[in-house]
This record gives sequence, C-alpha cells and structure tokens, in this order.
Amino acid sequence: MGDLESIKVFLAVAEQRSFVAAARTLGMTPPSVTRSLNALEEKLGVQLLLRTTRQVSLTSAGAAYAARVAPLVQGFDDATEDIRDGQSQTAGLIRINAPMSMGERVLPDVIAQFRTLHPRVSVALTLTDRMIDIVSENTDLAIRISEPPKDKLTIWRKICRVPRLLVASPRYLDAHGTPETPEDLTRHTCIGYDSDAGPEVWDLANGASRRRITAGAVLSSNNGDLTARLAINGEGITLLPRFITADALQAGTLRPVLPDWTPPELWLTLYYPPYDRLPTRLATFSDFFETYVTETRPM
Amino acid sequence: MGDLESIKVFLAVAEQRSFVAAARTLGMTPPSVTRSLNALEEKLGVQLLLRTTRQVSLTSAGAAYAARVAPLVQGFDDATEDIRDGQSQTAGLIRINAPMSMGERVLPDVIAQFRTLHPRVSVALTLTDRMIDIVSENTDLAIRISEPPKDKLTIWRKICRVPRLLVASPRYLDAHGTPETPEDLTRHTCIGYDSDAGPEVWDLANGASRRRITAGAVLSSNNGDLTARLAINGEGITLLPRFITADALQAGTLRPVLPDWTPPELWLTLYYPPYDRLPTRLATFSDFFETYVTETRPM
DNA sequence: CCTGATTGTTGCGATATGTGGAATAGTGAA
DNA sequence: TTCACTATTCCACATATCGCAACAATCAGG
Repeated sequence: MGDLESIKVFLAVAEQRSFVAAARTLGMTPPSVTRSLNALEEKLGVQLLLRTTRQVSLTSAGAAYAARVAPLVQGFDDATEDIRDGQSQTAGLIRINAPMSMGERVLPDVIAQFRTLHPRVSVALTLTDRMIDIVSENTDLAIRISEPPKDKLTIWRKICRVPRLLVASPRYLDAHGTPETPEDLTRHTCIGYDSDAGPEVWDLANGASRRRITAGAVLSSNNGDLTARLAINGEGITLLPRFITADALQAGTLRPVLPDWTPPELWLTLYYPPYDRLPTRLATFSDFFETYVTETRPM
Repeated sequence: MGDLESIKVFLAVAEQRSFVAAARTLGMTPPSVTRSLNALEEKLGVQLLLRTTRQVSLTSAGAAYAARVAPLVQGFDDATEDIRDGQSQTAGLIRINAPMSMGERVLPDVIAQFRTLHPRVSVALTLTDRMIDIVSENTDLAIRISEPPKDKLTIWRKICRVPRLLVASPRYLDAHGTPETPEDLTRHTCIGYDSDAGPEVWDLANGASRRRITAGAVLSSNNGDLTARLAINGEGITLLPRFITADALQAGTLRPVLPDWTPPELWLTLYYPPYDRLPTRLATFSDFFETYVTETRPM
C-alpha cells in the first residue's frame, strides 16, 4: 500500500476514532484498515494508535504526526485538484516563443486581448528568430513563419498564409533602375535572409513561369525588421512578409518590385511540443490566435 | 504503486531530466520509472513530461506541479524523520495525569528538573483525583496512589510505598480525647476518602492484630489536601499519606493518632496506555521519577 | 452474572498487481 | 550511414493485496 494512502487511512481513523467507521468512509474493509495502519506504524517505527476493541485513541506521537501531516495531505489534494483544473479549464501558464518581428507587432495585442478573455492564463513570451528546439527550450507553443514540417516529433498547425512581396526604396530604384524581369534581379543587390542552411533562394512564379534567384550574396540579415530597414535605407531589394513592410509601403518609403512574380507561400504555423493531447489552454489560445490573425488583423 | 512514491519518481526524473538516471538513483529499473510516471499522469489526467528518446523536459503543468509538491514531499520526509527521532530519543510531548495533591507538591520540581536534563521534552500536566480511563483521556502516563491493578489492558509500574498515618488536630484530641485502641475510633468522627466504591475502610494492623474501621460516615472528601485542612480545623481524625501531612505534623497543627496501628500499604504507581513497547521518553521519565521519589525526595 | 452485539485482528484462497529481463522503436552523434 | 543510447513495450513470473470468514476481546443490557 502506498505511503500517502496509508497516511490518509491513519488520518481518517484518528479523526473518527474508529476502524470500521474509517473503513466505511474510505470504501475499504476493516482488515485493510488494520493492515494499512500496521504497515505505517512499522515503517515509522512508532506506535500511532492505542487500540482496544472498544475504543481507539492516539498516542502523543500519533497526535503530533497527525497534526503535522494533515496539512501536507491537504496540500497534495489541492495540488492535484488545481493541476486537473488547469488542464481541463483554460488556466495556467503558456510559454510562447515567437520571432522578433511578430513579437513587436501583433503579439502584444493578441496576448492582451486573450488575457482579458481568460484572466487565469499567464503568458511567458520569449522572442527568437532562430528556429528552436521546442522541447529543450521549455516552450509550450512556438510561432513560426516557415514551410511546415521539420522533424517528426513536433506537432504543428497551419494558421494562415503569409503573403510576401519584393520591395525596394524609391531612392534605390531611382539610382539603380526598376527590374522588369526576374533576370534583372541578378544585377541588383538582393538582401537575403541569413539562414545557416546557406544563401536564401527566391523561387518566383508568374503563372506557369518560374525563376530561381539566389539572394544574400552581398547583404543579408537574420531579422525581418532589420532587413526592412536596410531596404528603406536604399541598400537593395528584398523579399519580406507584407505585415513587416506594410507601414513602409503605406508611407511610400518602400515600393513593390516585380508585383506579378510571387514567391512560394509561407505559412504562419504553430508548433507544439510532443504532447499526446494538447492542454486546453493551448488549444484555446491556438483557436483565438487563428481567428485573430485571419479576421481581426489579417496578415 | 503508491502515490507518494510516484511523485518522488517524478521529481527525480524532473530534476535529472532522464529516466535511466532517475532509475539509478532510486534503485529501480527504467521500465518501472516509465510505468510509474504513466500511472501518475493518468491519475492526474495531465501530461507532466515531454519525452523524446533523447531528452526529457517538463510541461508547464509538470513544472508547476513539481514546484508545488516538492516542498510537500520534503515535509513528509521531515515529519517521518522527526517522529522516528522523537521515538528513539527522549524528546516529544509527555501528557501526564496526576492527583491534585501531588501536582501541587512534588510534580513542579520533578518536571523542572527533568526538563533541564531533557530540554526537548514537553510536558502537558493535568490534575485529576478520580481514577481516569487512561486511554480515553489522552494521557501518556498517569500517576496514582493506589493498590496496583485495575483492568488488564493498562500497564503499571510500582514506584515506591506511600506511608500513611492517622492524624488529628490537638484541638480535636483535647476536645474529644485521644483514642487508645482502634475500637475507640468508632466513637470519633473519621474523615474518609470519598470514592464511588462506597465508604472507605481502614484496615489497621498492629503486629498480628487486625481491625477494620469504616470511615467517612459523617464527613468525607475526594481530595487529600481538603481532608487535611478539615482535620487541621478540628473536624475529626483522618488517614492520609505522610507527604500530605508532613508540614502540619512539623508545625504541630496535626498529631499522629494510634501510631502503632498501620494501614495497608499504598503504592505510588505509574499507569501507561496499552503500548506494545513504551516510547523512550516515557521510560526515561519513569526512571527519573522513580529515582527522584526514592532518593531526592522520599515520600 | 451471563448473553449478545460490536470492534479490531488474523488466516486463507483467489486475484491482481508489480517486477525485471529481453526485445523494439526512435533519436542524436560520429 | 552507422552506432550508441534512451524510453517504451512485451511477457512470464513472483509477490502482494484483497475480501471473506472465523476469532478474540470488550462493553451494554437483561
């Protein structure tokens, strides 16, 4: 018999001063109560109860032990109940990891709105642009912009497409000319995303036509906002998600380039650790995030 | 598997981030660790660990649970250790029950001296003149002046004889005359001890001669000090332990009566609850009490 | 004083539970 | 790709656990 269960039996007997009464309330048989208590007393090496066939009372050691362990048992029960609630209800901590570009733009508002809906949820937000090992980083949910799979032990969920377009600053285009065809890009400075997988490749499509351009030969960055700033400063042409360049396009500090040629689709994707079944709070947040990003604030 | 043990396994795995390492430190096999954790997670309905064959990490629920139950487990271990120490060493609480006459005279000094020798012992002292049911009164040790046995479930230990003698005040003796033989007592007011067993009987012996006198017909009390005061006030003759009347005899406010005739011996006796084996602190106190009462301050 | 009812304990047989060793699948490093 | 290591699963076996029934001890009531 487990220790904790023995202690619960002991507390029940100590409270009711009866073996059979304790057995009834615990749904056991009197013999089990006897054996459980014998085991506990033997384990402790201390006599806890004074038994007569007609009455049961505590030794002083038993009384001290009962007073001491009763709150601990209560603490276990509370912890069990809380963790169960936290699992079934949408409460508890969500550790989110996201790329910096999203962390600075959409996430503060997402989290604020979500927390007004679910006040019992806490959020711990870390920003990383590198793709992380989700399990070793202690993350419940990683937001990434990528083409879905990676390894087979993470679970992912596609949220929405992330439109991208080629952009450059008016000053740059005035100085170097506006490309008319993908082939023209080879004569331009193409600011690429700096990945350790090697230089970035832009696979552009226009209807059935496809062209492949290698970017980042002379200038690259591993951060979308930094890349955008370089482009605005007139350093070259780059390929970025629209939500990063939207403000600059609106302000006219960036202009679309080759608008008929579209790069491969990227997906806003949620990655989860290898849960067998997702905790409620993560599912709830994922749903909320999807509606937010597709309806409230489309990318 | 017991709950508490499962939790310990979980904590070991959470700390070492490895099943086999935890199995080693706990002296188990890896399969047992796996099963134990599966059982715990199933019981809680929550996934606590994210397992990959190469690394183990905590879910946020698991981290919260670990942080919460770790001090509780520590509390159990501490409680277990303390109660073991308290049993083997002379420490802990001793609940003593004594008659009022002793509580006011010898016990304060006994307890004070004992506690300077054993500072980790606490004493809870209750005074009752009635013989109590030791188990239902939550007492570890009852001090009584009586003829030993009562029922068969209590354990007793004779400490020493308690000499008694017949006494009366000089004023009473002057007024009513001094008895010369036990038979004279029948013409006197004999203050008896008020027990529900009926009127007190004085069995007096002088060598081979024996006389039986019934006392308490007109005046009785259930408290030795009160009886002594009545005698000092000249209400009659009474039979009391010497340690109660010693001061009055010294001061001359009481005088011995029929000094050649001695009543049956009473024994200072310690009664214990039906322990299978006596806790150390009770044995130590009993030994100390015996030496105190036979050597330091004989009755 | 005796009897009946209740309580805590023990013996025993059936069941279930847990155990360790070997085999398996998955993963990271060389 | 191979190799070493990890967590898991499978399976046979031993152990313990359980409930029922019988037993001893005690108290209440006649």
